Amino acid sequence: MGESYFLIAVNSPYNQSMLTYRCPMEFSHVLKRGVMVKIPLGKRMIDGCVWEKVSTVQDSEKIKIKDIVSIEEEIVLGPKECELYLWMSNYYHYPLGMLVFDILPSILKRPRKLNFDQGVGLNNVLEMNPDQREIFEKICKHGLDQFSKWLIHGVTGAGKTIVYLELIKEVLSQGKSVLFLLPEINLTPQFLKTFQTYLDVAIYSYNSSVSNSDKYGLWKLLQEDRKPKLILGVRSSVFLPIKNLGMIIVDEEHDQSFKQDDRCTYNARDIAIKRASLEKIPVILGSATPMVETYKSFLESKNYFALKKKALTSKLPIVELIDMRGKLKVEKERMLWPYTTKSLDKINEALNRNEQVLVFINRLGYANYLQCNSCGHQFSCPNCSTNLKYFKKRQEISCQTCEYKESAPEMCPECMNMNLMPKGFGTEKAYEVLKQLLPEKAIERFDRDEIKTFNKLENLLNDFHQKKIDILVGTQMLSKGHNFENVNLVLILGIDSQLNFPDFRSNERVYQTLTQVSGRAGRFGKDSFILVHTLAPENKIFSYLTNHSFDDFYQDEIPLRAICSSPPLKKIILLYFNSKSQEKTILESSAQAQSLRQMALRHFPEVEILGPRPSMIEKKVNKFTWSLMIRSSDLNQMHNLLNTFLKNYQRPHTISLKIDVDPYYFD
DNA sequence: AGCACGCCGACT
DNA sequence: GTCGGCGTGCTC
Repeated sequence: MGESYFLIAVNSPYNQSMLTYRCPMEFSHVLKRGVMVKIPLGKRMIDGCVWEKVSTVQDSEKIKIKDIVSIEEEIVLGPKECELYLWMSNYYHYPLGMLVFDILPSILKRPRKLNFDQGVGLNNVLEMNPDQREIFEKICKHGLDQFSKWLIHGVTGAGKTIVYLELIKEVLSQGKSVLFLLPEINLTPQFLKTFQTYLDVAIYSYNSSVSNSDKYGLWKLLQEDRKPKLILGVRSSVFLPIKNLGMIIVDEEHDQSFKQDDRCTYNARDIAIKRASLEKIPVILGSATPMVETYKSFLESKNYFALKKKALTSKLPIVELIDMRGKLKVEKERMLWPYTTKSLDKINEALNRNEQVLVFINRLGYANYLQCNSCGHQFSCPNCSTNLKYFKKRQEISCQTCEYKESAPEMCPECMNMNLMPKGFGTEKAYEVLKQLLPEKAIERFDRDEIKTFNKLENLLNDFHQKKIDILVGTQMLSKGHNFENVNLVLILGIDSQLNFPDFRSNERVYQTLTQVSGRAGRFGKDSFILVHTLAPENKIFSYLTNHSFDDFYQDEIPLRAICSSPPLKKIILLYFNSKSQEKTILESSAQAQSLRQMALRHFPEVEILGPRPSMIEKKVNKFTWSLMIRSSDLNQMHNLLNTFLKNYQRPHTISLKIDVDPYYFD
């Protein structure tokens, strides 16, 4: 019997994370793909995942090959998981070993007893309306034991949740488990409550507030326990090794939180679809504002449902634009800015009706930056190419990209002038002005600056539900998925700055934000109003909102995407080069752009290489980033080009390279 | 990604 | 003198 060798996916980027090790006799019968091992690398011991037996090893290589030291029996990857990880590694051009160990929880010696929530919904039933029933029946009829993908496109309040609930019940009744993905931990309490009320199974949550011990505990439990259960989790839970998985539901499919933007740049929605196809089960996507890519592909596949009618007899909100042109000076003099006479009147009317109000402004802080009124000096970060943001309460100016902060200056360091102007506004300013105008009202801020713990979030939401708070002033955090019963007025401020964002998705993002924020109002039958402050009321984006027409938006957007060769008509991969030296970054990215262009010209004619160009924030924490864009309608050519390139590319040690496949932002 | 080695400037 | 910053090279 000869010696046997295995290719191991290791937790190190060295050699694309694939290294060969010798298998000692005593392990030879247990080693197969997915088995976790400990191996020596250099002077330390690292984790590895057995990948495949290698048939021949050249004698010259044999001398440096080391032995596998031990087998970690607690966690084993199954064949489907391995297949998923291999696909991901290829698609996202990320080393397989690094990927596997990024995803796995750290293996602990003694995990504590695992917590879960028990559903108590034996006798609670929600009736589906005919539209909801039609969706439910169509999906079931198609067969729950084969791969299928569906998009439920439903305005907020149309009752997607009821369809989800019935589908979950159906899958559970067949003895299988359901994975329910949501974009943010913030939405967990709300869904948990609903699921507990209407289901009678164990519900396991998986998010950043779950301890490492519990994550590991859940991983182990799922490997062994086949009882039907519901997993309610964020992005990373798409990898949980649920043994008897029967369905995956991705709610708020369009949400950018599903996209990981460091390490392996996967999108959990796409992984969910891939996983469902491997497991041969249905995957359901839901959104009020589907991503253009998703919408297009589902319209074509016909597995698309529009849930138009609002449930609970609630009506669509009335959208009103407030033209801010020429108002800035006037309202500032009246001490109303960033509000207007009109918006303030509307707020007062709503409060007088004993209703609550939301003010949405997608920026933190008091002012975007400070500027000297006499010499024009701006306060910028010494480590980044950014301006420092002004926080009045903390009396600080601080960088939003790095840790840098200093106490708020009283005079200009250039010309010693005492007149420093705060420019632009965020939640802190919007809150302060409102507090001054309505001193007797209970007003709270709702943003990541103010709400730092999960507890605080729950408390604030509870207070709001119990009407202890009249007005919430907040960011995105406010816009995502919450159901507020007593809100019939939403004021949207400062949306203009997002209209001019320089990438192909800016229209889509603004449309999604406006629609999502609007969805917070009028969910329970009364007339509701959305007020939008803007300097560009003629912009078409607002007409989609006032007409409540996603289709108009889509029909106008698709030709624009075609003109600028953007998704969904073409696919994009971004390469980010990053180093301490600006010169080296530019030279390296230019050189590699050249090399990629030549390769494309010779062998991959359908692929375009654009750039290099500096990042939006070129300098971050004293490091410079430039990027290249790879663009094509031919997915194979694009990946083959990148594979060929990466195989030959000798990256200098001082330069790091990040690859973003299907980017959400052009950073 | 670690980790070690080795070169340089700064400080007891 | 020697401590420690960081650039460079190596790992099946």
